[in-house]
Amino acid sequence: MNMKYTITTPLYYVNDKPHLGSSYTTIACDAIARFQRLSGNTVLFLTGVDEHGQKIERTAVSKNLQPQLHCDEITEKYKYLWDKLNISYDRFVRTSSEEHTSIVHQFYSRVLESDDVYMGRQSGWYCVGCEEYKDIEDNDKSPICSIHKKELEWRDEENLFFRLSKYQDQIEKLIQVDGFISPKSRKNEIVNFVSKGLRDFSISRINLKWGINVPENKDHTFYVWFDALLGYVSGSLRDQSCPELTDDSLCNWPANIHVIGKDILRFHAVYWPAMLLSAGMKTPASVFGHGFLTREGQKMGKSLGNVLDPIELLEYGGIDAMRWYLLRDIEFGEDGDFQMKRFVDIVNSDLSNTIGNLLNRTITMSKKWFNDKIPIDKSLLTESSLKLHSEIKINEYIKSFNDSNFRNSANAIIDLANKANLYLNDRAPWKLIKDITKKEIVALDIYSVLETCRIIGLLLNPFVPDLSIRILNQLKIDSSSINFQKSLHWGLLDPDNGLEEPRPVMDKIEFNENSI
RNA sequence: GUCAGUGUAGCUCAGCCGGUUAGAGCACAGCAUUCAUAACGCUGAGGUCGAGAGUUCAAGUCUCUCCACUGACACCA
Repeated sequence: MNMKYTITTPLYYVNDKPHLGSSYTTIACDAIARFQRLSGNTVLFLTGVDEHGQKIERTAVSKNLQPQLHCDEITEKYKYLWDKLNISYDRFVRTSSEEHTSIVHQFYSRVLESDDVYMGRQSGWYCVGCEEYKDIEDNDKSPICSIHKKELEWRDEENLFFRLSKYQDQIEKLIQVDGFISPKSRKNEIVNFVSKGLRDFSISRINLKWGINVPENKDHTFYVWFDALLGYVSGSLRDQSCPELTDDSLCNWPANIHVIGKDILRFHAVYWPAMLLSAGMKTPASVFGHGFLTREGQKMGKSLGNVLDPIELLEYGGIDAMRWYLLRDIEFGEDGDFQMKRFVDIVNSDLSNTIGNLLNRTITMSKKWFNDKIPIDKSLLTESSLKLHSEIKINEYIKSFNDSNFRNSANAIIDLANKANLYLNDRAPWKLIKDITKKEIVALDIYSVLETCRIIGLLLNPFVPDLSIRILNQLKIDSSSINFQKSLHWGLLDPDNGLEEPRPVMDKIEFNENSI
């Protein structure tokens, strides 16, 4: 069952500090990576930054910095945030690194060998913000980029082109493969796009210093996309100090899933596989384009001044709250709306009231009546109705997680916790315990609920690793080597193991209209 | 403009091939109450299922029109 599993975030563009959207993507990837590790797979979780391009060059100039220094600065902010969010990435790729440059050159030479590069001419209106040419109506003399609201620049330059058109048939076949593009709603868009016929695209720019030079074409540097996508390759090097692109120099190749924002789906689902085919490399197994976040119904943007800074959110609600809310309440794949009131409500209800309180009340009872040993007859364990419920919910959880359906997966945990709360209310051990002859029954009930708590603690791990550990710690369970196949069985909690003093594992967040 | 998707209680969403009084969770109100983090539990209030028309014995569920939002329509990290 031990399989390799590779997951990537996009390589974030270091034009500006990380925002909530990139945090969201990265948290989602982290949850998947953790889930896969717990499932016993060897995971390579890759993230990083894309550092080249004219936009960055200009941003650096405006800050009076060398591009490299600007990139260093922003990169640190990413690393700092991922650290704060407890992101368990294995590799952090920087496209300004030497090994990446080397990989790009080697990859390029493979593409050249396949005869997939030619010199062409490209002219048109160019948006530096987008780093791309725009289709503009002929009579427009001073067109403006609809995205950036800035004037476009007229360019007429020689570019190297990649023969994307050559891969029309192969790409059509690939994107038809069930599960290659997720969610399904986005697959049609890509299929549609490809069916209209693929055009070659440019892979180099001239007059751009801040980029990787194209061998034997001194004036050219690689277009950011060609450069950035290859970050997935350089991040997969078995030995990063030895950037050789050979058949076995990569580990865990290709990616099982590239998780990206819906805006860059095409690059990953079409251009990227074609590039790999050209270089004679394996294509990724799937690409997942998730949706975007709005805030209180409005698009987040500098002009509106409503950008939600992930650091501020983190300081306000804490890491568990932030991770839980984003994964639990926003349909992965669809656009979602961040609402502060709901953020507070969901987190308090799920994590503090339902789960936290369940653990707290049960441990209190256990310690009060049984001290550190719960006297149960293990042969009676199988009769607990909670055993059945937990098995059902574990299955739901795993199935949903495999479909990247975090919401349903999280709901399965909450359902189980609700069942346990109901079980307690139903059995009312605080009444039974008054009758000394019922003590064994009470012991079994308490044990069953504690065991359910253990399972909840485990299931929570990919979502909210910190909280998960706090729960397991109270149950005195070693959380360092959890394995779902081994740990998710009923009855593994040692009744003689003892319990820590009950202490709320999740404090409530106070809602405050103007908190952030 | 063309194509696609979405529009169900205050919020987030379920509602399969059309069929009795439209569901869940959260939020809200009342009751009850300590084993527990004013938590858990019980009860309740809340919707002309975007609008209009049509097909049908019967439509949230099918058809058409319209409205709103979202996305794609080639180089938007």
